[in-house]
Amino acid sequence: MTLTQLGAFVLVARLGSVKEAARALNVSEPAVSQALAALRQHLGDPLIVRGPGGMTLTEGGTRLLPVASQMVVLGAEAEGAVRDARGAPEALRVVATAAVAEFVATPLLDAFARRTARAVEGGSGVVARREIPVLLHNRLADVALGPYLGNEPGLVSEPVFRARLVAVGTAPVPHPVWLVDPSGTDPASETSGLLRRLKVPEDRIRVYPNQTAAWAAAADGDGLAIALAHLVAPRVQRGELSVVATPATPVEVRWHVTTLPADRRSALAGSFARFLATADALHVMRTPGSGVPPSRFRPPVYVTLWS
Amino acid sequence: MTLTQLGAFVLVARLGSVKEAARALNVSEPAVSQALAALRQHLGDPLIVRGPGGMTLTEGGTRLLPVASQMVVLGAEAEGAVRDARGAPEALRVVATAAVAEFVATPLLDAFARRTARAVEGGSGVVARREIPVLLHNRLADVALGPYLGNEPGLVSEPVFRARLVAVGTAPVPHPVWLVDPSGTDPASETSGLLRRLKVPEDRIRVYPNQTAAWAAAADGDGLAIALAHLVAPRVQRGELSVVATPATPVEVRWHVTTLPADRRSALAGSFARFLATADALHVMRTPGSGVPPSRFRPPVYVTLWS
DNA sequence: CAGCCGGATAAGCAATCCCTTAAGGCCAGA
DNA sequence: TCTGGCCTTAAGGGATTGCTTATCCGGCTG
Repeated sequence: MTLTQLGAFVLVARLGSVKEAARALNVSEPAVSQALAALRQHLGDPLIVRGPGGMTLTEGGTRLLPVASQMVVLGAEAEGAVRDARGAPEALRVVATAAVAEFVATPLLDAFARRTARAVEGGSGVVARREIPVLLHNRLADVALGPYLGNEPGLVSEPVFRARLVAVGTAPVPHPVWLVDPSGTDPASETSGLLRRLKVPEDRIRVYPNQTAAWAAAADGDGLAIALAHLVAPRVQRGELSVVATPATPVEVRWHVTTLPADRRSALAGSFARFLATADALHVMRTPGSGVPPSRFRPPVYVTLWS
Repeated sequence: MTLTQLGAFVLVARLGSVKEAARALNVSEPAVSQALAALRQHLGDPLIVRGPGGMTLTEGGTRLLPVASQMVVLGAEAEGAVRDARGAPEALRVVATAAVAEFVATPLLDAFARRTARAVEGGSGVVARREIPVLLHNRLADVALGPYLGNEPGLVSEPVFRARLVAVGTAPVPHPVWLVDPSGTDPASETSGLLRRLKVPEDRIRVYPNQTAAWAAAADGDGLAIALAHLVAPRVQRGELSVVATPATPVEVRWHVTTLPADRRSALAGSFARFLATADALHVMRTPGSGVPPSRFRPPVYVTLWS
């Protein structure tokens, strides 16, 4: 399986014709046909067959196309990435679990970029707990913010923040519906651990796209939301929500910063990890997230790829 | 540049040693060393050099590693994807612009999956306007929800919903700070078009991770937020926010569904596009987003890759 | 300084890639 | 049934890949 072969396949699929693909690639028609034949044999699937109005993808071809397409794009990107390395700002890729990403990741990166005079290309990502080690090891990310991961081989975790998880709602009820953010779908998250301890059945859980939305629903009386106490505090003070005691809350959670060991991580990653121990960083994490200027904003990137 | 070469590079980088990489790959040491040499020459960068405590990446190597790593993973995935094509549920990959993704994408997919008895593997993604055509063409996505794209060659757009964009806040002020969701950073979005029409300077814009958070900040009196009228209506009724008239609002926006032309899109994509025209779908889009059961929830995936 | 460890290089070789030209096969429309 | 369009197969050749063994080299250690 070769990048050339994949490129030929992608082009045939997109143009619907071997002939056009050959012309686009500036090669002879059999060249494309053969590349295709090689792929077909290697994968044991016709991938794309003659059909009315051009070549049409088989089921296998349909599955292959996005993957192949991506590989071709990345191949081109690889060439560029290395050439652009000179003079480009250092990049720092941060992944975080949902709550961290929602509230503090962007302000933290903003504060860090402001502090280190150098230009820092920062990005933040949202991932499930179990994806973090593989992302760090594959260097798809430089720094992870979230649970303790120091027991993973080849990773080091430092605590950076303590917070309290509470349940909030308008009134206590016997068997409430629980309104949670996406981390409720990550079995390794604090949120779902909490729901397990409370023995909440699946049909009494509603997942919202973010904690803020879940709080809003809770304020409407739809059920109980799980919230980080210091972040939800303003709404509690205004009386929109009140903290509801449960057998499992309040519970303390600790956020950690995880990287590869100091001798294997980038200088920038180390510097960011140290920054997180400063009073500045602590202040950012304590203060409920506020907006950042457009030029600073990087959308959190769910790194999970299409499967 | 070969997948084998990239694989060797990734392994050397991860293991910090040519020798160990060779052992892991079950080949001789020069085999790895040569693969590396070929890559180095092809890309014109040492990529990885001897350093204290193992091989250390150059700046170029640092850039290459995540890309290469990804390619290797996708290479393995490609083999699997084709073989698994038999019997796997059909996949439907939806991308949407920020507002659609935040409020209606997940419930829509939920409703669609419920309606088509078949199992549908759905995912939703958030992307900038200009990324949508390339994602559809490369079949990295099957369906796009967002602005009209029918003037793009090879794409067809159908209108599916009309909504009104309004400004909300606690009180009108002469030069307010604008609190917007991430689409404020997408120059092709309705939101930033609106800010341009109002001639809002960059330093009076604050970007929040989602519309809900921006509304919350607006309710705190931090400024004006941009909102979809029908979604923010409950808060306006409760008096938390009020609609503020501006020279550019209210303004009507139209959501469209965009796919490849009917003869080039998957059957499932066509079926989803038709579903969006039904009363069920309309109802979902009219109703402010509510949570979904955990088993149905798919986090919105920002498709933007680390660059 | 000698020896060793780990990476780079050299030389050789089979397999593969990737292109060409030429010819064969399938299908639709005249 | 013939013909033209389009994909595929066949055959051949140059370049590259990817592996081997053997050798070289640079830095660290005793």
